[in-house]
Amino acid sequence: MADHVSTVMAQWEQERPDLDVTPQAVIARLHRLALRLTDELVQVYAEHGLGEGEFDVLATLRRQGAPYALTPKELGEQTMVSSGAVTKRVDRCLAQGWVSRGRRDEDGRGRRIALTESGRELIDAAFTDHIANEHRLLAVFTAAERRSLARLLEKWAEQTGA
Amino acid sequence: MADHVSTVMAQWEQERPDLDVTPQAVIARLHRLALRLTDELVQVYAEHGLGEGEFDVLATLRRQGAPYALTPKELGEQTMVSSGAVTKRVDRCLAQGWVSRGRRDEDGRGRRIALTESGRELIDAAFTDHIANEHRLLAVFTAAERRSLARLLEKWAEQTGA
DNA sequence: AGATAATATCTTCCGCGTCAGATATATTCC
DNA sequence: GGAATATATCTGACGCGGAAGATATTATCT
Repeated sequence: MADHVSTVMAQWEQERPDLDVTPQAVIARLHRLALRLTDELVQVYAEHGLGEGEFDVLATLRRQGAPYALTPKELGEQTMVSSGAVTKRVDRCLAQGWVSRGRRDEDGRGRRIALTESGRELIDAAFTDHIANEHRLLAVFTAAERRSLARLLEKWAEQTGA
Repeated sequence: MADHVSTVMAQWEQERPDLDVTPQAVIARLHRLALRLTDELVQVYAEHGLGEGEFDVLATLRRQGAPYALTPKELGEQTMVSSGAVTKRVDRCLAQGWVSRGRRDEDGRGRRIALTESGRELIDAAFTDHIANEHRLLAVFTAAERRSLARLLEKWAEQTGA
């Protein structure tokens, strides 16, 4: 009962006894947790000279498999950011030589964003550390708890339409 | 196995069989879910003419109980944003007449941000809708699932030091 | 083929947050 | 009491993303 969310809930219960604020036990905690986890993840990206956006771009390209290429549109869909954000993220990666931006020959409107060799090396190293970091962050849980948590989140996401 | 995260995990398994990417089942899902939930919550704030930052400020002041006042420092600690962000959020609320910014007489450095009457009315209405919205978002779950999820998140936050 | 609509990407402007430093006031130590 | 330090808040520059519109290319219809 010592954590921040519990305190907040107790305050609301006092101030707005007409409301049932129990959802906060899930929703507020999930949000605070997501923030903290992001901080932890970002630190590892930074160790490789990467921001969140760049990591996202490189990792998305990398996991497609050879030849590690996507169009900006696909990139935006997979990473859930706007087309403007894709352009800028790719610009930054481009400036570092991590990706190339080519024209798609079948369709002159389309581009083809592809990992360069140095980009591939970078993301392979960064992703290895990233996964180790995630294991560390989940170390509090037993395997059963992890499965249970994954299942609950999946169910929720499914219904919300994620 | 149709959701985005499952697909991503399968890609990684193919591309980096040396890594155990199962943590993503929890961490990536949690992040995507947090994003979606935020979208849903923000919509309700917007119906009341509030952005996330303003809602956060007003709600934090409101739940303190009468006289609904805090210093900027306390506000920043409770809402987990920088002092610069607090200043700007309060500025915006001030411009709408939702809060007042007074000098703390015991300490000339300190300020006292307090809800105005109109601010209190606004946040009471908005918060009522907000909680209804959270109930709606959690409607997928049984009471037992909610408890289970809350417990897991709490345990995690606790360990991470939230 | 030419006009119109659709699609893909980029550009511009804006909002909001962080960070580092500036300012104002308080406290401490001689 | 005065200098040095600590604390609270604000300011300004910057980074990053979103939204709307501009541009370039392709598809469709007649």
